[in-house]
Amino acid sequence: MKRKPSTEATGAWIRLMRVQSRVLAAVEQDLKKAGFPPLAWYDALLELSRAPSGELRPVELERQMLIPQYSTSRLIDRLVDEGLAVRRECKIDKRGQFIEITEAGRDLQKRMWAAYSAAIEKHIGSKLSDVDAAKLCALLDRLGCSCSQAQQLSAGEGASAR
Amino acid sequence: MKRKPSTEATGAWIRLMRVQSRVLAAVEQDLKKAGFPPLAWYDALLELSRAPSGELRPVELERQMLIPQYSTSRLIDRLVDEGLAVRRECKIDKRGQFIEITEAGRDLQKRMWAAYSAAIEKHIGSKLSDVDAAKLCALLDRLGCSCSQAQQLSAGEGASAR
DNA sequence: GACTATTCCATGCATCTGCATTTAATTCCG
DNA sequence: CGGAATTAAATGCAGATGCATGGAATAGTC
Repeated sequence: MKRKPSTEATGAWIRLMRVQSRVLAAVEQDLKKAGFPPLAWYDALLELSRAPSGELRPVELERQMLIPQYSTSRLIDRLVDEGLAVRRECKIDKRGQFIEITEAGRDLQKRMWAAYSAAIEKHIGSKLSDVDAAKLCALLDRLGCSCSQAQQLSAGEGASAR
Repeated sequence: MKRKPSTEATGAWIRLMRVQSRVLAAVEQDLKKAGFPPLAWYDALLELSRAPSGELRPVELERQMLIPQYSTSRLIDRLVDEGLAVRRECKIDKRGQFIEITEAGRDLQKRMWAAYSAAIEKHIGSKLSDVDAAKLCALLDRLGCSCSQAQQLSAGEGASAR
């Protein structure tokens, strides 16, 4: 129960931390330089745009994005402030609400995807063959336990987690 | 130059973000529950303890840990406040200083490694064979470009990046 | 030597985050 | 029904972070 990790396991840990940090920073940097907001905004807009009628309960969003409740609440504040989403009251449960993406929100999501996908290609795609990327996915899935849920790609997307 | 990433590359991106986030949170959580400070403290203490005479320039620390300058500065503040390190003036360059780890610092580093290594084993080692962990390392190295520098393990360690 | 550029580190300020708590509405259950 | 427990969302506050700037010392240039 208290076995020490092997050199390989420790190495994997270090690299997982370092590489993620580097790649994330690089991608965020690219987005920022293109004048876009943080990735978290993209993720939220994507989830909203994928939802049946372009709206979700904050709780749903929270579950999709794996971020704490208060974080979701404040992210929504910002999206609403920028006119990317609107709050709608929820008639069936007056505690709650619906968050609906606006046209401006959909538009931003699409424009961000152009820069975002280019960044992914630049920092991941160009460095790994598809076969190796798939191997990497498989190995990571063994650690993640459950990030493999859905997350299929249809028109243009990508998600993060933070 | 503007090619879209493959499904595999996008999948790898998503998993890299999600899995890292989960695993990091889990490990930090374990450390926290054991009553220890954040991982960044460990990393700094480790770097200091490894240094020839237990002291480093803030700039060195910054380079080792891959964190911004102001962040290093404040991390040092905290270590000093807690008596884990002391600032020493640098006679050869009066702009600078040396940060020296104290006995309390060395002690904390060692105690943290016990919990830290157990967490690595729990969240990585136990989920991946050594062979697979090595494969994961190799794939991640292709993305990271340069985290493979040194980082050998001698007595007990591990590093992160944030 | 005088002047400029660069390096090292700290810090003010605005924003962001985590944590705990609050308010309000809903559900559970005897 | 009526009160306890649960759930949805917001928020006050302390601490952390990013960014830009400041001051001090050194290095480079002519």
